[in-house]
Amino acid sequence: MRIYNTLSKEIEEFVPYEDKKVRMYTCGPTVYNYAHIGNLRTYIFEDILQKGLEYLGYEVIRAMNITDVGHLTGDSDTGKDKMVESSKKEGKDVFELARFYTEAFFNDMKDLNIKKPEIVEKASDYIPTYIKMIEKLIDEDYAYFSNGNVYFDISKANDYYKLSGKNAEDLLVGVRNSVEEDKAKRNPADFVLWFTVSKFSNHILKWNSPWGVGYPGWHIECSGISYETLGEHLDIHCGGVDNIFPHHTNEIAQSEAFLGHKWCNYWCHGAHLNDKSGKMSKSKGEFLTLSLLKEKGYIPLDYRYFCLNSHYRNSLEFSYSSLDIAKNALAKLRSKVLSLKKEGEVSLEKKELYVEKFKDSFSNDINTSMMVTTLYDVLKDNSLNDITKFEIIKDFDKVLSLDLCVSKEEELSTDLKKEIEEKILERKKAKEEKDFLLADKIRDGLLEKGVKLIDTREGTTYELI
RNA sequence: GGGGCUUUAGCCAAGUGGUAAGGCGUGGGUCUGCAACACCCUGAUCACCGGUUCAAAUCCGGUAGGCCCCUCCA
Repeated sequence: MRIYNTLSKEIEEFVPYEDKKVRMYTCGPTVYNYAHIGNLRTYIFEDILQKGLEYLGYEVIRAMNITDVGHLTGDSDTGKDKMVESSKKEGKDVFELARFYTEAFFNDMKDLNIKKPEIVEKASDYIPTYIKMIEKLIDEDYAYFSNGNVYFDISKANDYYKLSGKNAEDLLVGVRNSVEEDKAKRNPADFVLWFTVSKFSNHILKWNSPWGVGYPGWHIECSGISYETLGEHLDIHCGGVDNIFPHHTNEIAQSEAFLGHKWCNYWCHGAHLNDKSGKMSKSKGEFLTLSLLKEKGYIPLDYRYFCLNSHYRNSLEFSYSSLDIAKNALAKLRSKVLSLKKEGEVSLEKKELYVEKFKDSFSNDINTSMMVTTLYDVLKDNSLNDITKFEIIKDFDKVLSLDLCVSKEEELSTDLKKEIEEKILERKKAKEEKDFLLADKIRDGLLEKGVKLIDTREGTTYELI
């Protein structure tokens, strides 16, 4: 397995700390609104990564945080806590709001066939952990208390800029001028571990701490949750590219300072989904959610397929016409797979050949596009019988998770099945009597109910749409 | 100002030095009462200019376009 590591900027051979066991941490959502489909692209990538590793024989434990506290908002650094702001607007209790959007998030995950991480933890449940970590960081002089807040001193960190490839001078020149300078900091780039004083008055979510009543800084939650749930050594940490700096940079600094040794070996970042004008965001343009796509007649897996056709490290431009292509292709693919006849013997030898190719594609920095192509190769291979093809594809679908082998027809009630079959017989008779008007009427009638008839040489079958 | 990514057929997109995967669409054909489905056939000198090499979409340099990050962001 080879994968691109942001830390080294190279594709590296993946070797976990513990043979065949992978500890993976993926930054989760801030639950103050629905996730947009750009957010979801990253989770799809992480899902493929997890399942692919499992397909290769690794045992993967994946942890994810739910950020229900502490994020700051506003383009000009003058906003309020997003959760609080959003709850005021919607007149809900903060935690109720978090619960609501957390549920919405996991519904999206489920719709997209994304496996729920083994460990899911709320940021607000780990306050004692953050406090414990911060105390140690202060004790060891990595952090300092100043003017009411606790800051991390980046000059004490070992190679602070190694993940982001930046350097202090460049950052200083170009920082956004809208960011207010915090006089309490030793270095301009120091970041806050614990707030008791901030620009944000009326902050509802506060906890007691040795430094006074306040709330944790933005970055400590992932370090804390990862440490408590996965231990001192992490194999893979994922997120969107925008997290490289400062979020992941700061996580590395504080975690390694706290642990006293190297923490995570592989940092993997998913590129963004863009629209025509560039980056997609919650605050700009059409707010594209999965439910919106559903309303427009797409199924969530259309979007998953759309994502799988590109590479996770390349930005992908979203458009409805591209999604239409994906939708069409997936429907065709599924109906091809479902029409395979499940009779005879599976040729294990030939299966192994394609499984190897599939694994190679995954192992080559998660080349999902090639994985899908391998699937088409299987379908086209005339030397394979149907059952072998079906079994191979079923196997691939453990990773791709496109429900390729799930027949909607099988879920139909027997009554409905009988009804459809009767209609088909009726239509057959009509056709034989050259009563095409009646035949078409039956066909259209069924179509309105979502049943599409398919005439083949062997007779008429149907498909649910 | 600094850092990084990207440019392959109508569209999406793979390609990890040896003469361009795949998907969708288009056009033509087979099948069909018609239609849909299915099946067969159908397309590119890889932004541009130089260089390295027996050989470059692939490596190096430059030009042009697009995008992202630089303390809200997946």
